[in-house]
Amino acid sequence: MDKHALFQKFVAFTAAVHQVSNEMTKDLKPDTVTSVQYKILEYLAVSQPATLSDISECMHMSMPNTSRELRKLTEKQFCEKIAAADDRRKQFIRLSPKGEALMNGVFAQAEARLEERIRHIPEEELESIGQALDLLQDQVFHGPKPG
Amino acid sequence: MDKHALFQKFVAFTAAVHQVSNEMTKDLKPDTVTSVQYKILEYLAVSQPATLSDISECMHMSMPNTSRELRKLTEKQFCEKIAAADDRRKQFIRLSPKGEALMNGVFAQAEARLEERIRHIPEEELESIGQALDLLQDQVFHGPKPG
DNA sequence: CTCTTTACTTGTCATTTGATAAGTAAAGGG
DNA sequence: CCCTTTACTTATCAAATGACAAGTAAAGAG
Repeated sequence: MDKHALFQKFVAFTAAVHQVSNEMTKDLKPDTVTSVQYKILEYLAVSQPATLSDISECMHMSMPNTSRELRKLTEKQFCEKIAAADDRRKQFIRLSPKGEALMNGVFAQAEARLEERIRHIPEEELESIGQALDLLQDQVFHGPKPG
Repeated sequence: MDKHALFQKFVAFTAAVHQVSNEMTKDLKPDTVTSVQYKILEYLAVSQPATLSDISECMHMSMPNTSRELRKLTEKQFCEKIAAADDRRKQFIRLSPKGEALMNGVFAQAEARLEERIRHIPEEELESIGQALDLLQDQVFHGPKPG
């Protein structure tokens, strides 16, 4: 396999993933939060609890701006700050019950859309898809240095 | 394969893809264009020529805003507007030589980063990865109704 | 006990982005 | 020819976002 050809595939693929995931989560963001705030909620839904620094780093935003958005989310009662036991400078952030409820609704709708999208696919093909997802995530789309 | 489990994988996977592709294109955006403008250039690099309406629809932005950003990109000489032969209301947009050069540079760097990322993977595994990309793109991450 | 570093906050400002109202010009239908 | 629709433009405004300067409080090093 030519590495340049693989790169081309990679570009087309990531473009398609962005396209489809945008399509699937379209209109699911409640009007009560901004885009950036919603992205933070999505991140928390998958990676909570997280510190402010975690969020700042993963979302590539400055600490001051992260702090501000987190304050707004906390004011809106979508997440909670919990003082870390070991280090009183740190705060763990997690979704509040209201935030959990919100994101559960979002995920439920996204799941319905995914089911719609794969409705026509036979069982054995779904098996292959699951394996392909695992393979790519392990080999290519992993965080910094898995092993 | 349980469809709910597949959804979970799907969520984790798309999160990872976003994460990695953000990482790989980080700092590649030149300071001369804004984020939105850069996204348009990325889109054009893959899908040119495109009309203003195409861009507006795919990027989920309003026509007035799309028009404004395209004007700025054109003023900065990164793309060109070409009147459509058949319909004088339409305009085809494509990257200018300067825009092409810019995006070639970006892609070259991204490619280098991908190669770094897959350097340790043996040839036969790369084959499987290519197949997995094809499978997922055909079956799951395709545009509206492929066949 | 200082000094430095880390984690986070507060405040401020410019820029970007999104939304909307109103307009032009060509295409298409009847 | 008139009317409607399509494709795009211009202008304006508010909100969101990003960047930076300065500050607090706790942790850690010497």
